[in-house]
Amino acid sequence: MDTSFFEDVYEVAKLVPKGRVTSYGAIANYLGLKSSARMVGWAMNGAGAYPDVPAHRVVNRNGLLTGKHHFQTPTRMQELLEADGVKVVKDKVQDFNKIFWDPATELL
DNA sequence: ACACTGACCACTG
DNA sequence: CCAGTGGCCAGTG
Repeated sequence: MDTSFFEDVYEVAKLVPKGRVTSYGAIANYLGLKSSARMVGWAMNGAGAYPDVPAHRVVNRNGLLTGKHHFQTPTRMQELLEADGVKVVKDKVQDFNKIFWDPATELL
């Protein structure tokens, strides 16, 4: 599928280092689709078909696991994050400000 | 072809 | 501080 926009999102998601997380808006901003954060999230909806795409490392700008409900199981996302060394409490990433990984900033 | 929806974000009141 | 609204792109009925 020539889903250029989708693949860009997947590539950025794959570039997220272990133990780090990014936000939909950050990816959208990096791709120049600043206001299309919704599309990023929606694009991740198809990420399930891509095992290399760590959708669990992508959360909303609040560090909240908004997309956890789209995983195989609602707890899958948190488990994956904790497996990466990311603390998650109440569906929210702890120290989000510290482990936040912005492609537009880190991935110059 | 039209309208609605979606794992969001930022602004305004 | 909380609530409401607009905007963005793509897919589906």
